[in-house]
Amino acid sequence: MQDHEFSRIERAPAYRLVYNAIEREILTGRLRVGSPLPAELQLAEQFGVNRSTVREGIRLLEQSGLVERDGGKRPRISVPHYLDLASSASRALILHSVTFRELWEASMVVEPAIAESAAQHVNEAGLAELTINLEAMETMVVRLEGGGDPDLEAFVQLDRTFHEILAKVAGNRVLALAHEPVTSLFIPTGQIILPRLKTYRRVFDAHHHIFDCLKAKDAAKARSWMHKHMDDFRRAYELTELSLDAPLDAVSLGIS
Amino acid sequence: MQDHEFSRIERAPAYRLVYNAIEREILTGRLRVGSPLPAELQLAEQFGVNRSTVREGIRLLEQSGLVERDGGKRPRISVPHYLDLASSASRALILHSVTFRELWEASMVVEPAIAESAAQHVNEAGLAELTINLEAMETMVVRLEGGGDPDLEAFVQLDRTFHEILAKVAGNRVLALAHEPVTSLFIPTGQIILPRLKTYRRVFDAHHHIFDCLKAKDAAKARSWMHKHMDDFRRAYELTELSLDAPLDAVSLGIS
DNA sequence: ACAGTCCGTTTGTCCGACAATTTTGAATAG
DNA sequence: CTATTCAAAATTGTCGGACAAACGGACTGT
Repeated sequence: MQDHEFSRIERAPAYRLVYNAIEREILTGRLRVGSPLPAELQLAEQFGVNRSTVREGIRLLEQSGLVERDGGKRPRISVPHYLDLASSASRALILHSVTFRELWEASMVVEPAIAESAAQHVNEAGLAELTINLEAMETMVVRLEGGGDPDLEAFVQLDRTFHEILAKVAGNRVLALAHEPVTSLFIPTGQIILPRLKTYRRVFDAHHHIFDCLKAKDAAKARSWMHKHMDDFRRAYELTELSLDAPLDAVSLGIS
Repeated sequence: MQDHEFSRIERAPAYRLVYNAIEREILTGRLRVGSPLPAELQLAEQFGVNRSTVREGIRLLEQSGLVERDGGKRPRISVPHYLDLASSASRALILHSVTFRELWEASMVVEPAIAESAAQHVNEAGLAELTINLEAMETMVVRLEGGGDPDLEAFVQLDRTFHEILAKVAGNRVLALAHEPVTSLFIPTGQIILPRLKTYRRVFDAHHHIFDCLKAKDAAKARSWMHKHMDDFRRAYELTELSLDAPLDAVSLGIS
């Protein structure tokens, strides 16, 4: 019989208050990025808490990327890198049993947009990076077609790198963020597909077509080739008779 | 003249080793999600370090979402929520001076896809949620057109909620992840646009059209209305004479 | 200008302690 | 036997102090 709803009482531990306070100082610019954090004892004195408590607060800052420690030196204030956070999010997606279908749908949306933007913004340096990547992959494909032993992990790594270079070239950090789960989760499904269907050259060809579009600055064509390339993943996955809606297994992706 | 490359020497502090060890136990399933973390003293004994050191390691786990504390109770092992990590990433984007153009380009890609998927998967409960949201917004628009005092924050919040409901209804967690910066950064630019151009009803109308498409399960139309809706943001932003390529300012977005 | 040395500061780690709260387990009532 | 109650044990959050190792900076001698 309660006739009044009390707002939930929150008794945050002191170390979290320390975290909040310092986070605020950083976000509002009173503590400048790049400068060293004040000494622990000084902070303890200012906050009126013990040094151990301050240290626990600093650990929170450290894990959230707002503070970087470099050896035994004074920790420095830094800006968290969004791609690090994105890869944590990808790991979380795996733990939440994300499905192949979800990843595929997202890749069909994000990657073509990245290819399009990359075609518009690509420069010599980007093309050079892509060339190196393509040559490495071609070497590997030729070796495999000669009956070589497949090094799946290395192949998938080259595949990922190709798409990462594209995302970098596209020059859109929000799209790069959206694209992170695609490289770290979707493309590694190749580890399941490739050995069963031997589609190595098909992947290489797709990359090469996209590369040509970039060189020709043909954004529309780049988009459409990438679209086809992503859809190939689904078709191949279906041929393996795995369910699109079954949760992906971290182990079989070689993600630990 | 160095003929041998030494691998970089890494001297991680003990608390980080503790973090790594426990993280591993969780990811490999030896520590089950939902169960309480072993007592600090027990961990300290097992790892052969002091309890303070263990505690610092636990703070790292806490911030990365692998451990959840609930009051003074035993911290429990949990799965990090990807949306929390995404909102950290959004904050990082702001600190990295992300531009309106980047957010807009991403929104033009992600939001129409979400609308399309939402139209395919929407159910009664989702429509009900959207109805409540729309009614609240209509009330506010009518009040504003009657000369009422604009509560920008509340309006933007309703706008965000509409898009968040859509993302939830779409049922794709990877797209939801990609869409997070759109709600937490892009839509709040309305705080800049709305008071200058008074486009309240225009926003409401767009939402209503999208809602109708969902009710009719017309995915293609939902996509196209959302596309138009997002592009409206750019057109409005350009009319304010702000540069699309200038970094967004956290303060003016009401993000602290 | 440069290398080496000394010294105060700071971080990383350990030890011990205690209040507040939670968990456990045993005693008790129904 | 089950449910409740209650005291004891365990656990977390915080404090205080201590010390080795590494760092930073000033000083010195060349």
